[in-house]
Amino acid sequence: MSPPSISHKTIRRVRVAVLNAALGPLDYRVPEGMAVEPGAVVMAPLGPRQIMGVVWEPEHLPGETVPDARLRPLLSVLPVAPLPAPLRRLIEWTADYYCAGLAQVARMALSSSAALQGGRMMTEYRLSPPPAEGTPAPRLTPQRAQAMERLAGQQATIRELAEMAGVSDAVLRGMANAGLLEAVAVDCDRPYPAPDPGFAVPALSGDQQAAADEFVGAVGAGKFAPFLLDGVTGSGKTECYFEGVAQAIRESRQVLVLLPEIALTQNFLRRFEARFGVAPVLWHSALKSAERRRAWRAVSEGRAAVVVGARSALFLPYANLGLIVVDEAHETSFKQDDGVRYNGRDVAVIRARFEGIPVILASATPALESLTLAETGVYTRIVLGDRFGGATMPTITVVDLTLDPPERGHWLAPSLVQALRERLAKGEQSLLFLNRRGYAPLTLCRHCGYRFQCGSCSAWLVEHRLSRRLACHHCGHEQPVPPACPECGEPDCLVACGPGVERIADEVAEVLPGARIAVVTSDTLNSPEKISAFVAAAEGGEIDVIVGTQLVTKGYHFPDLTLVGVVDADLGLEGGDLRAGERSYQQIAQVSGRAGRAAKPGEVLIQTRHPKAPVIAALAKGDRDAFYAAESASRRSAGAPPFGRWAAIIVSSEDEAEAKEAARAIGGTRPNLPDVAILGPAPAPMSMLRGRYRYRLLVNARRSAQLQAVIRAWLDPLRLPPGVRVGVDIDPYSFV
DNA sequence: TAGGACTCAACC
DNA sequence: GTTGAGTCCTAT
Repeated sequence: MSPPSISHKTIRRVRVAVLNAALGPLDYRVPEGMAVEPGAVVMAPLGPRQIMGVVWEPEHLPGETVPDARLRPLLSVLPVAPLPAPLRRLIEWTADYYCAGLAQVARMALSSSAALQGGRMMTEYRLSPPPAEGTPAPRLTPQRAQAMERLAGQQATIRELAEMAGVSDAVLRGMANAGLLEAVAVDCDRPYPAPDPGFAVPALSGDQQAAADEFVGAVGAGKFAPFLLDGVTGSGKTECYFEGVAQAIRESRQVLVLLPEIALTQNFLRRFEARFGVAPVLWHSALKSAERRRAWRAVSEGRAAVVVGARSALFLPYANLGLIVVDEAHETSFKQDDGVRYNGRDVAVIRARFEGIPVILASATPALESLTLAETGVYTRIVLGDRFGGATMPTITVVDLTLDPPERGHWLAPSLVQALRERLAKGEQSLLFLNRRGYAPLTLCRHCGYRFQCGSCSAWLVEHRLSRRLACHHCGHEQPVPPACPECGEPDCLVACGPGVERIADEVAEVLPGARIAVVTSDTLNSPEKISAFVAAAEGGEIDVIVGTQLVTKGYHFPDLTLVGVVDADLGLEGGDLRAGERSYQQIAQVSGRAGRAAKPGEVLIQTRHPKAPVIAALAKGDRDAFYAAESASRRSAGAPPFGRWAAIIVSSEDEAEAKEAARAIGGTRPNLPDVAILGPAPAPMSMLRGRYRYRLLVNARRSAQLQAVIRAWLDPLRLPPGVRVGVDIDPYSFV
């Protein structure tokens, strides 16, 4: 590269993207003998402090040039592989597209601080071999005896062993000192078992085989190729893309499978293990730091063959990525709603483009954006028609609540109750879907009308009877249910208004005495163990009726489940969100897919007050194309995605007047452009959230507009009080 | 006049 | 984001 004999006075300088949101790129001198290249993770001096940063190509990161004399030398290069070029391009693209700081995005790629410190050993323990004859045996307390019994054949850290043995850390430390446990040095980065692409190759149907062949070919070609894998629930999408995964493994390239929620992974992991013989490497926000470290380093060194993760796995530093799969690609949880507000589905496609690899978006109910890209030929659309194994689609019936109303204080129509009774009598399972956690969404005082509201958010407190608490679903605030009204002091005067899943479960218990009922929400299924226990109980026929939120709309399939009841199909249409229709359609279609997946035909009852609404009508007729055509037409006329673009600007402050004034000031400097319309400012629908008052401006742009450039040119020059925060949400999903 | 509360600009 | 410098003010 550079000539070998450069004058000793030449200063090597590098541009560093420092991991500090408020700082632009900074230039440093490279000390004699230090090897750096773009992507290297470095420590640099900053005033009296040290800061972490990533060496970047100056041509990709323009900034003022500082004279040589002001440059300070880098302190060190961290012992990890440099962030690969495609990841650097992805970080730039994400920061640019979502109007976020490069530092904020780069931080997501360096999401394990432990991993950056290099390789390490840790200490695990296991039972010592029995002592030789004649050695005095150590004292054996009941706890120690219990540990000896339960830890046979186990090796883990003290903390994990304590968990397994059901004793405290102290007991085990005592055992280690007494020689009953022996220490074993273990490499933190010990390799993961390798998945075997030939472990259990499935027999595929004709459609499936054609799709699988396409994916295998695309992985082999090693070029950017986006696919929309469009197939009804039960058509075997997973089996198809697993063949693409197998091909990547054969070619020693890494695979990323994105799933919308970690709660779903249990079922997925079982299927993965059945196909490839071992579990994949997991990545999600709940990983402990040691697991996170091991996964990060394995990804970075190319040793993690298949990573299954939440959206944050998109920013890991894959050494050699060969395929990305986004399963349930329509899910709105791929959109991050705090920090960098990116959409995992869209970023996945961009990453595939930078990596030059195929990406598969799989869904039974694709987002209109994805479908439109497939129709215009940008994505290759692959349709899987029939349900696998000859199972038929469920019959769908609309229950008009205005004609067939539930009893007073109840929410299940007589026809739905009748259907539930029939299943119970036949020993089949039913599923009731209501996307509302807790017992009741609103609690008020019968005596004075007082309503329980969150002190930090403009939201009602939701009563949870299982935990006997009132909870805010926006900020996490919780309080016990008081015995008397806090306003008028009247005892026993609180009444619950409206239904949540817990209340529906009560109603089922009332109309089906003796039925075994499971409530399935993020409150009740909040750990892998509880999910496994629930799945085992449901598969074992120990549950008659499942009452659940959107958690049950996908992922699981129970062969004896033949009835699905949608308690309130109108719920999702409230709130005026621009994607409300699509989301309702997706949720109801997905939950309907739970009915009758095996030999037994399924039935779906949809309760609604608006049977003629386009969403409901399309569901009733099973006419997906009609729904998408109507949705497409209405989005086109509204200038909504994918035909136009939206952005939300949220201005917030702990001080109401300050927030209002800042929003007014921002509105006052709005750009006046022919292809951009700006609405507001107005109080945000959630006008207070976590103690901050919020105002919102909405930007609606034609596709021709340079949306991000317009927003940056508008907001960057503004000087606002320090307590005011301005958040930009490009392509927003949540409109609160 | 020492020390505290506060603002402000630089940090490479 | 943090830090140190600078400013103003008060308590002694």
